[in-house]
Amino acid sequence: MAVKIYDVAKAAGVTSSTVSRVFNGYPDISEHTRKKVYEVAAKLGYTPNIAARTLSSKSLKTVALILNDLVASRFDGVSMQTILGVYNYCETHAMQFVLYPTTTKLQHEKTFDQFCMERNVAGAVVQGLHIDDPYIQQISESQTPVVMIDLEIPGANTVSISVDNVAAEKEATQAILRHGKSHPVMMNGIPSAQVSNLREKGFREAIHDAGLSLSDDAIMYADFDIDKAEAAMRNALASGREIDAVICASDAMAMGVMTALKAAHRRVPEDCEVVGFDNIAITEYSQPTISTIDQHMEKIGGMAAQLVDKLLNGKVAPNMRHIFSPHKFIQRESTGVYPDK
Amino acid sequence: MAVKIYDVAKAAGVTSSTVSRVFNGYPDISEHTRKKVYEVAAKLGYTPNIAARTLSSKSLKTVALILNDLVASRFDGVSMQTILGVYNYCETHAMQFVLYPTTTKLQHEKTFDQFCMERNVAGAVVQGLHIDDPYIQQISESQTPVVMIDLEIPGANTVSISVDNVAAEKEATQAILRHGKSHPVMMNGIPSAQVSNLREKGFREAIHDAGLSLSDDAIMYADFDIDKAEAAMRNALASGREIDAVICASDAMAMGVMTALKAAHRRVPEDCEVVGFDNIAITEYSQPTISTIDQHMEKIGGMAAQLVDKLLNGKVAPNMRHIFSPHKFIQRESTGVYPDK
DNA sequence: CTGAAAGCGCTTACAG
DNA sequence: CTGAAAGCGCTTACAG
Repeated sequence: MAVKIYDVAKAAGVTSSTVSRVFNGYPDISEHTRKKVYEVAAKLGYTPNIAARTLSSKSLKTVALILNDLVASRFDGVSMQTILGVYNYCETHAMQFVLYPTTTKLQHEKTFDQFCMERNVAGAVVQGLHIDDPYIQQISESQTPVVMIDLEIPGANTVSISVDNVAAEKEATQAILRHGKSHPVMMNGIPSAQVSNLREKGFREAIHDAGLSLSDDAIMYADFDIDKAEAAMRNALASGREIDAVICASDAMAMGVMTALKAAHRRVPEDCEVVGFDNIAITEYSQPTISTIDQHMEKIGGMAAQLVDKLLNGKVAPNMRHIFSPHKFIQRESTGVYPDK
Repeated sequence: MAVKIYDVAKAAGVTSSTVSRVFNGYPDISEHTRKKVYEVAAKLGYTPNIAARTLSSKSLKTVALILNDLVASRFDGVSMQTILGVYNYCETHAMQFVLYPTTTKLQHEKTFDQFCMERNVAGAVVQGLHIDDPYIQQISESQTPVVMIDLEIPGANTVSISVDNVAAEKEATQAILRHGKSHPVMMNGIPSAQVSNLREKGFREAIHDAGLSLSDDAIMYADFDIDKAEAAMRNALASGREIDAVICASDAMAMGVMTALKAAHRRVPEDCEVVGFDNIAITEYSQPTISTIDQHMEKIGGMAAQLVDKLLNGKVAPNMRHIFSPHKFIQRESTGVYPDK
């Protein structure tokens, strides 16, 4: 049924070796046969079989995108963006792409190296790992280069990429302080996500630099979940303590917080400002619109793929452990900024 | 580096043929050697190489999930759910999974059959195609079985799956008519998506059955886009014609419609009811919450994968052209239903 | 510039 | 119940 390299070779009057060479862009091929081969291949509709190529070749690189359950939230399209970023880089750089949606549970059934072996994975980008996932250690010890999104781990073949979470959250906090708010709290994500810790650090730094102090209950944890965030915020408000700003480690949690504020008849931003993180679509359409930090996940995906490409070619300085991708603090109505539509 | 079948065979004192047989679940293997092989394989951390398997085997099936750009909206996690549905079915049924995020443009560079050849795709599930995509004809004429999500096309090896869009939209429309609304309009999606036509049909049927008639401008098209929907709704309201309900072909458009209503100081649901489609996360959290139709995309993904499995095994009746997956009309505040939280 | 040949890591009739 | 051998569709030293 399918047309194979042999068919093309025969029709072009050459060997399969030659056809292979022109398809792999070898330089020493006569212009004449190159043209002929392409012509015949196009007419026959030939496409090289990928399984055969990966089996016989050392140079066909496949990069895997490993998405752990941490990112599979129903709430946003974030992980879809990562997929597109990585895919597009691979597509335009002659690398194979393979997606592996895993879970902490699945990680116990198959080690990272086993996964890489079975699929001939040359390098991987990994997103959504908790800091206590079994994969972490396996990745550090693995030979295969991996680029971690949002999580720094040790390992000679490992580089991580993320926005500067500390700086970003600090920037956001400073903004609300500048607006005259002096009793901010933070709604943080699950502690086993490294970004939670970094964002908390940025929050604390801004508070500290401003000469303010934080009560013990100023940091709440709501696992990046909208309902948990709402519940936590309701409790906080019910306790009667003074709160005039909430820095949230995700937009979903910011939504939950706003619901709780509304229920308590607190006006946003007049009585209490709110900032999220991620810049998911709804932040532009909620009422009020939500200030947040844009991460541009598709770009991060692309950069990550490029990094594994560089890692594969030894083009990453050995002391490079982490790359910061650009972020942007976007102010909207929830921090008192009303852009004219 | 990697451990291969030969290593296991040697360590277990058998041939690679035997190892292959136990790993493929052949029945005629002595209990003793089966155990031994598994034991050795586990100790060595052996996993069969997939490229080698797909190259040499007729029975290793790989199913591709082809996601076209139509579904890559930033607004929701819908396509992520499809991915998980298909992936999980494959994972638990010994089939290989491969994701191909394509675009109408990419479809011109590589035919459907070429894609299937190069990746040894035995069957595919396809989502997000426009009715004028080049893939449509190629799929109809292709030998490889495909399950289309949300789009019926001809073809002997083709089955489609979707919710009953006509019935669903009819049901929603009837509900708002029952609430006493008599000037409904529809905010429809891009006409090149089949679901748009079906949902419109359901809407029209409900109107017709109720003995009402529709003006020419009762159906608007906003390409599933929130901003376009808002703009279209603003225009409609500005025109001064009477509107007391808006049936939308997607939740995103429902959001846009609600924004326009709010800007015109029309209360939802008192002055105008709104219905969306998809049940994306925000519908539960917008204010008011949005009535909508739940599709359960992850389930559809799973059913679709199962269908290609059946297609592959000739277990689908030849006259079966389409499967309806269950949907559920969920009433919320935007149609006057206030569930106690 | 191009061929002949070995090899990638499996699977599967074919024998026994 | 298990081996020996051919084959899946490519790539790539090795010659020439």
